[in-house]
Amino acid sequence: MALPPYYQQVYEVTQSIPEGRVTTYGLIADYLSLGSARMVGWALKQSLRLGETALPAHRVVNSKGELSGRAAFATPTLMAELLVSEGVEVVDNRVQDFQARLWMPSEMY
DNA sequence: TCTTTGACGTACA
DNA sequence: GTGTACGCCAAAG
Repeated sequence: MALPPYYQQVYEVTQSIPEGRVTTYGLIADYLSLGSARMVGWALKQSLRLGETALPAHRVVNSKGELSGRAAFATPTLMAELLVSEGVEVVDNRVQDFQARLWMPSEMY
């Protein structure tokens, strides 16, 4: 069951996000030229549905630094807990110093 | 096939 | 900061 090509690329980028850093759907979408940030969200959600627990999807947030994907995890608080355990400050489902912790796909080399 | 929905983003009032 | 509108593309019904 070959997964759509962009799914795989989204997974690669997501797995390349350093611990304690975060990135956004729009950044990934733009980097992969998907043309739409929604595709990134779809791919990540599908991956969790497929059981790809090795995917650090909790490090992907929206452009405001909000944990909009928390609902897709086992519990609504799991995403925030994972980030906090990695050293990322999270208050009210929002990443503190979001801009400073932002990671860009072009950094992966 | 058409319509609705969705882990989004930008623009504007 | 809040609310509305539109664009974007894929999956589900």
